[in-house]
Formats: sequence, C-alpha cells, structure tokens
Amino acid sequence: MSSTKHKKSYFALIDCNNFFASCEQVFNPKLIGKPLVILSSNDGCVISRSKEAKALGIKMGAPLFEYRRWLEEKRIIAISSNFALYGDMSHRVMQTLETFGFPTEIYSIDEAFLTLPELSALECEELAKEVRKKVKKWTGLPVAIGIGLTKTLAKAENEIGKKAGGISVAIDPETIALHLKQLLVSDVWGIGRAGSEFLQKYQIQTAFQFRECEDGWIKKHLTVGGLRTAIELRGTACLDILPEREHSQSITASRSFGRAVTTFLELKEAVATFAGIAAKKLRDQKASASFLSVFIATSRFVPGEGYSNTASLLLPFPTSYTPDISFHAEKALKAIFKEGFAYKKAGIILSQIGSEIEEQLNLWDDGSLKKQRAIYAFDTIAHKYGRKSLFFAAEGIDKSWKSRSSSRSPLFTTSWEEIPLVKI
DNA sequence: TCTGGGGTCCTAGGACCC
DNA sequence: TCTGGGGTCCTAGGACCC
Repeated sequence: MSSTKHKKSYFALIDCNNFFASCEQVFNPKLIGKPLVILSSNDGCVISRSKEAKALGIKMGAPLFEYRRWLEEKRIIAISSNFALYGDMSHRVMQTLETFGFPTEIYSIDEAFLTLPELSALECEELAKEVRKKVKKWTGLPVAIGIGLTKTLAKAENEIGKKAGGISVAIDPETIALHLKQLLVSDVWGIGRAGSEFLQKYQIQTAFQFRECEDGWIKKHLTVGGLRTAIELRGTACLDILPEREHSQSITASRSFGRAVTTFLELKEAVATFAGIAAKKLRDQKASASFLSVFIATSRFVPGEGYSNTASLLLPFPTSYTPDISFHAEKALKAIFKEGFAYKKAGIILSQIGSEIEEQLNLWDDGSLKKQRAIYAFDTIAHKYGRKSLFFAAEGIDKSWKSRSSSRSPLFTTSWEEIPLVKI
C-alpha cells in the first residue's frame, strides 16, 4: 500500500538581512542606522550594504575606486570584511534555527531551509514570528522568512517578505498566484541573467507567466534546471531538503592581487599559500583530494590582450598533505605560466574529494577505480620508487588492461602492502 | 593605481569500449 | 582484420547561487 506517500510539508526559507553589514552592526552599535558598506578583499568592491546604504543607491559589487568620492560625500561608512566573524555569526544563527527541531538545511552562510509540517496559514505566520524573535534575541541579527509549498516558492515568498515586514506566507493557490504575478522572473531562484534575458525576448516577465509556459519549451531552452524551477513554482516540490554531506565536492582558494604580479616566483608563492589554505580546509573535513587545478588570469577589465589558463592534474595519491599539494600545484603552474603578462588573479581548486581511508583503499582494492587515474598513479610510483616495487606488486593482472604495459596494470594485486604509500 | 571569493550542477562533445 | 551502432566515461565550459 502506498500509505507511505509522504505527508504534505511546507518549506521555510530564513535569510539574514544584509548579513555582513548586520554582523558588523551587532558588534559595533554605533553603525546601526548608518549607511554602511562592507568591502571585499583588498577593499576592492562592495559586497554588503546596510538598509541605509541601499537607500542611497549604492550597488552591490560597486568598485570602490569609482565610488570613493561619492561614498565620502554621502558619509557612507566603508569597512573591510571580517569573514571569521561572519562565519561565527552564521553558526550561531544556524544553531538557533535548529532549536526548533525541524529538518534544517544550511543553504549558504546566511540562509537556511526548514521543512515544516502541514500547518494553517495563520500557524505559519505565528511560527515565522517566533523564529524571527528568537534569532534576533539570541544573535542580534534580523531575518526575513518566506514560507511556501516548495523551496522555490519559499524563496519567492522570502523576496516578498523582505519588502513587507519580514514575513510572507503563501500556501493556497490564490495567494501563490497573486504573489507570483508581482514577482519578476529575474528574481526567481534559479533564473539568472542569461535565463531572464532569454525570457524577456518572449515577453515573459513575471514568475507567474514563466510557470505557465509549456514544459517541453522550457526544457529545450532552459534545460532541466529551468524546468524544475517551473514545476516548483507550480507547487510541486522536486528539490528536497538535502542531507548534510560528509565533505564538499570541491574546495577553492583564490585571490585577486592588489597589484599586478608578473614573475613566476611571486605567483609560485601565492599558489603555495593557496595550497596551504585549501589543504587545511580539506583536513578540517577529514578528507583528501585526488584532483587539482591551478588557474592564473590577467585582469578581465583590461580590453585586448589578456591571458588566462588552467592546468589540472590527477594527484598520484589522494592527499590533504600541504607539501604534496603544493608540489603538484607548482608543477601545474609551470605548465601555464607565461612571461610578459600582468597577472591579477590566481587560485587552486581541489576536487574528487573523498574521505581519507576510503580513498586509500580504493586506490588498490576497488575495481571501480578509473583506469586513467590508476595508470597515472603507477607511473608516478614507478618514477618515485623505481620499477622494482612495481613488479613486486604486479601479480594478478586484469586482462582487459593488457594492451597497456604489463608493468603498470596490476590493479588487483594481492600484495599491495609492498607498495610504500605516501603519508597523508 | 584601484573591479570578491567560494561553491554546485548541467550539457555537449570527444574518447573509448564492446 | 574490418565494420558500425550504441553505451559510458571524462572534461571543459557555462549558468546559476550566495
């Protein structure tokens, strides 16, 4: 019997208002009520604005060098970002939300979804009020709350709530339709710039108009992601609350440089720093990575001759050990570095992340191991330890790999202990 | 002179394999 | 050895999110 057909549930999206600016205000009450902007690294551009700063018309992402005079004239306070503080505040907010006992998904540094049971609209409102009050009391931060039948609708309600006292609920078809008619497609979660520009050409401007479009047409032009968004807007949930993952899919450490970097040495040092940051993040997750990319780029704002490139490589072993990662990052950097350019940005991306133990076993035990990776691993070991140890381990050759060389195909070896593993 | 950083997911097309 | 169709894997790049 399909009595397991799950009960109806609602979604709430809790979103901190002007998060970074609000965090600063909590710790420095003199900033409350003032036009305030938070700046990115190198104080490059605006990444958060207080309500008052927004009212003065300063745009998200505004570059400081263009607006500095203007900011001074308007007496807007600009301060550098403090991500350690924001991370800590985020943690407190999430902990507060978890005290309500609903399944919770932390969506970003300042947002979380809750799954609610089926309630009346009034009960939803009451609950939202309670959540707002508690978060404000426990953390000092103001939040907006949207409640809807799906995550996308909760997001939409949140947008509306921000402009209407902080809370918006829509769970009946009439209210939903009414609200979606007021919401621009470009403000729908999942519809970005490219999507809304495309829809504009077909005179589709509101979320309501978008959800009325034909499935096949949406899928053809906006892919499955677009279709999922439309289905969610019609009230059918197809994005569930995601369970917490053990580790990230990828880890990035990158920076823009305050001033242009031209030499390999400088770039090498920067990349070594990124390697350290990324490796630490990896270890904090008790994970290791098998794939590494390094990228460098000149300024994207200088027209004409720029240069940017990425080099990727499979690590011989899954690792989270800084010297290993640093060593390979430098190799990758060497492959793409070109003399004569003014580099403005660089970074490292670690991917193919798994738990340490799992990955170590995979390398030798698991038939699902990718061939390319195995060959790479063997070549590297052969290089590092000499062919002898390889032959020693090379029992039980998988026949399907025969076309390669017999010296590097022993995946299903029974004496893998003989191979010295690089320490993680 | 000066323009953020960190993510996820999807697709197209080539490589490869049976 | 030749043949082609079809599946799967892999990667680059784009779109989107905060």
